[in-house]
Amino acid sequence: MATPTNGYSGGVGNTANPTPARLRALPSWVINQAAIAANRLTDGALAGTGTRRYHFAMLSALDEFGPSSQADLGRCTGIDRSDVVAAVNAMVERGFLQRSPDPADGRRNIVTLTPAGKDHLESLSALLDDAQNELLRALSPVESRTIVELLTRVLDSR
Amino acid sequence: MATPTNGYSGGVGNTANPTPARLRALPSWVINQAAIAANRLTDGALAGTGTRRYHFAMLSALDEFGPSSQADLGRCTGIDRSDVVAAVNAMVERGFLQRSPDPADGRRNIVTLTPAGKDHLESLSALLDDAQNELLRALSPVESRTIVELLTRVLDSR
DNA sequence: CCAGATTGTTGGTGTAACCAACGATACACA
DNA sequence: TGTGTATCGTTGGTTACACCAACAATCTGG
Repeated sequence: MATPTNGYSGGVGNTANPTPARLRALPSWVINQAAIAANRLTDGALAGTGTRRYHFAMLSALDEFGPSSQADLGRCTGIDRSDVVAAVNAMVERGFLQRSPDPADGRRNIVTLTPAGKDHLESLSALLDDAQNELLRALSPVESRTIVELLTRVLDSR
Repeated sequence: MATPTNGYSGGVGNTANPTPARLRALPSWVINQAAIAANRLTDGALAGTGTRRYHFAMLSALDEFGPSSQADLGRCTGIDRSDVVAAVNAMVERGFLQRSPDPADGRRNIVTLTPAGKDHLESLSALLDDAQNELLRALSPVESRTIVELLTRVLDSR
């Protein structure tokens, strides 16, 4: 393939389809691509359950910390208050959560995990565990723990 | 705050606002949260340049591999063909790219990086480098390289 | 020559992440 | 006691990213 006057010599198409070195070396790009893969896998695992990632995060929080206000729920999961509203609505409707006004504070609702919600959480956990194994299949157990630890440090630094 | 009959004892609100252990131990969640932080930082760095992450990825590819078709561009950056169209449009309009039909293949366009585009790429790179340092400020250089290497292995495994 | 693949393009989807604003309520403190 | 500040739930938005389906035009393998 001779190089014509316009200088075109095949570009990216010459070989397979490598990722530009600039991107491969850019932590934010690598992290984001990994997140895309991770979300694809988890969304796939949750598909058919009628539950999304937001829901799982909130179920986890309620299971661990007990009944909480919507604002606290949002803070500990990193979900915006306004998005918590919709998520709680959906899960109340399915009988996984109960929402009641806080008698001690007229501004708050108290959101509680129902037994059905707890059961649902456990079944989701199993599905997600499989997805994690698939996601990290190229890493050893030690490496998997390392990656979580390093990323956790990154998160804690802000 | 006495525990009333409904069993409410403060939930998440009791202490600061910890993240549920279930989420902290879930690689896909940690990776996603890190990506949210990473994207926030990079979007902040790119704010005011009129350029988005998609654009930077394509500029990087063209700089490294030379003139390429839109399809190849999409494949090596992980961007959908249809999204490449819009991104190329925007950057042609700003004079950073040139789009011309491939004389050797009537289906293809050849997208070329202009000198102005190259300059733009370099200035973006500097901005993004700062964002990386900010993102990974809690990690040592070795740890930063480790995290990129491990995540790269994850990406290459699919 | 024909079947099948590929390309650019249009037009669409969903949704995660976010922001502003509101009325209602709580709280600090003068 | 009142008054300003802050917080709560909620509504109603916005944005961009990641997708998908379909199309006509074009190329390629057999």
